[in-house]
Amino acid sequence: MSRVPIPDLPTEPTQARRFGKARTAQSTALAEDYAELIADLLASSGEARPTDIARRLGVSHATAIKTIARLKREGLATSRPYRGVFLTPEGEALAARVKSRHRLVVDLLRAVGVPAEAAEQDAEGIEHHVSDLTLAAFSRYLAKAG
Amino acid sequence: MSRVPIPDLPTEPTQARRFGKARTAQSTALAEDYAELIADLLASSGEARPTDIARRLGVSHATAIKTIARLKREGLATSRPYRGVFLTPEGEALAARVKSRHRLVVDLLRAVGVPAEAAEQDAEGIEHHVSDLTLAAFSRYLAKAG
DNA sequence: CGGCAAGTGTAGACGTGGCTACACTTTCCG
DNA sequence: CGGAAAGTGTAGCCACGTCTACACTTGCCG
Ligand SMILES: [Mn+2]
Ligand SMILES: [Mn+2]
Ligand SMILES: [Mn+2]
Ligand SMILES: [Mn+2]
Repeated sequence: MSRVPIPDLPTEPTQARRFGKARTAQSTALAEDYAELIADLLASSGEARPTDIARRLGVSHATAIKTIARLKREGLATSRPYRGVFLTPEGEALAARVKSRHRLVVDLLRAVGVPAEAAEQDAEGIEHHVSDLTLAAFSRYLAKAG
Repeated sequence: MSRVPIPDLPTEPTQARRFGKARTAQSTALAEDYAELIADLLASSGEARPTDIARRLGVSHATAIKTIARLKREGLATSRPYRGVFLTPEGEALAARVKSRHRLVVDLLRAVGVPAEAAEQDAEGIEHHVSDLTLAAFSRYLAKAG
């Protein structure tokens, strides 16, 4: 059963916990992107319609509608047939958090020398895996070095 | 159809491309983690068995076996019944790339002040979204500031 | 004000990545 | 050397996130 302790690897439970948390982060990523995008659309144009959301995400409108249904199920959004999508207070809170985190991640990447478009691109994925501790460190770093 | 240009948002095609790339990165993340882990297990103990892989990832052995089957389908791994898992040359190349990228991401996070365990934790997810351009910037930053 | 284009919604398919349950093979030790 | 424990494999379930196809509603404009 391989009971020899393996030197350079983390312990099994530690590694399992890390992978597990990464999986969780992944599963919330989509809701976070939708919330952020819906908030942006509402702020800049006053409405967030499924087709606009779909076009901006690069998916079919059917996919967008199904995901919006999940957001509603989870208490993050509301919508009535043919009437556009809105955020609940919880949805707005999520969007605000996600938006500020997104900005911080882009700023940190830029600060360590990542080119603008690469920073924007990579931040779209990275943001969902940045913990509060890491976010705080980014903040401190930017305050000091900025 | 909302043909008013929206000021603060990226253009629709730009944003769609970014989200699309993030989705692609996400879909390769699992294969990357498996390849890296299999290489580590082979290096440190000479064998990589489905149950060990499953325990370290924190999933059931059935899940691990199914994913290993996908790796085999994609030409990254080989295995014969009851005999453990090995990497193809392509699999080893992927593992090497992933491992060095993982290390760089952890080092960068540490360098900007992220606590050790948070860096290890967050890197597990972040690594899959770091482009070559960003990686190169991390490298330069560490060479300079390290 | 009527009709058509655009938008919306629903149904059904598919691949992935989880799980449990159960059957089979290997290994190891008494 | 035989049997129990550990490991392996398979089947079948589920939720998610994607798609295409088709039907229905809205809203605008001629
Ligand atoms: Mn994102
Ligand atoms: Mn974002
Ligand atoms: Mn990882
Ligand atoms: Mn890794």
